[in-house]
Amino acid sequence: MPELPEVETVRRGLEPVLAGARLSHVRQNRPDLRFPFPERFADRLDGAAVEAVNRRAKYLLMPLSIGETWVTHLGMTGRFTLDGRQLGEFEEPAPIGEKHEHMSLCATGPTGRTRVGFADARRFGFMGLVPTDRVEAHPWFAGLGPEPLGNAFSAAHLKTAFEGRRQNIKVSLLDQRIVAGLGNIYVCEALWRAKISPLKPAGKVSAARLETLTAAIRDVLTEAIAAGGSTLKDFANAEGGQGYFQHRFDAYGREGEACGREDGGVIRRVVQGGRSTFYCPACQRA
DNA sequence: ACACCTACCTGCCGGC
DNA sequence: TGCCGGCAGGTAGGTG
Repeated sequence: MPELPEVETVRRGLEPVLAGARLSHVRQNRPDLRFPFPERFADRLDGAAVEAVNRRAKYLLMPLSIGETWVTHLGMTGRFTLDGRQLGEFEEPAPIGEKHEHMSLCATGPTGRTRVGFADARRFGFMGLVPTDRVEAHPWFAGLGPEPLGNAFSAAHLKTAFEGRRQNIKVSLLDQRIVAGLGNIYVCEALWRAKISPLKPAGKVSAARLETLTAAIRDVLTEAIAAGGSTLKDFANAEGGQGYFQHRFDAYGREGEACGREDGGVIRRVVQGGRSTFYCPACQRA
């Protein structure tokens, strides 16, 4: 799944085609993704104009001319296609008309007419229609922590959020109520950069380390966005954009490899909260 | 409230 | 070659 950098990459791909476009020929191919589609979803989208393509955490938000905002979460395998070309490819590109395309539509806007598809093999993604003036109050958004690239995110914020917290810092950083948009890859990468042990209780990380961590999070996300996100399952002959940040992982997915700091450490994989954590026991000791 | 566990779903990969 | 277990970028809902 796409984490914040991948969702942002998708947002930037959709924006030129969808912002200002009118939707038509909306087709919904099954009743649900992770959750049921909204009532009369296709009918409500049909004829609406998209006013903007925004992102909050890992959600895409498209306010529409009908006073509702079309919300999409990509889950683990969700992806949009434009004229069959994939946007923010996280896996090998699938043929046009693939079996996992669950909705599609036609967008007519400044750049002409484009076919937009949404595919999601695992169906952990979901879509909603939320009144635009009440998006912030919706359960999906009400509890979210600050954007890690925004002004509200700071070492002081983490200090407060981690106060008295005995849970390890790795799992804590995945908690979207504390900071919104990080996922398994970028948490591992940020902790490696900050030389913080993922096993350390969140409440016991020093203020100085939280300062380093805050910068590491901003840096890794910024660099990943600039690289177009990460594409995990590599492929040779891509059409359309592919992320390149996966080539710059220092920890994620590198179990058994030498740590890039050349301190003799070897990247280890452990399981925390049911998910893999990659880290260097030699340099991530703080 | 917090910490922890499980479920949701399909595809791919490595081992036997 | 085929089957089987393990693993995958996320979130929600339940439990003590």
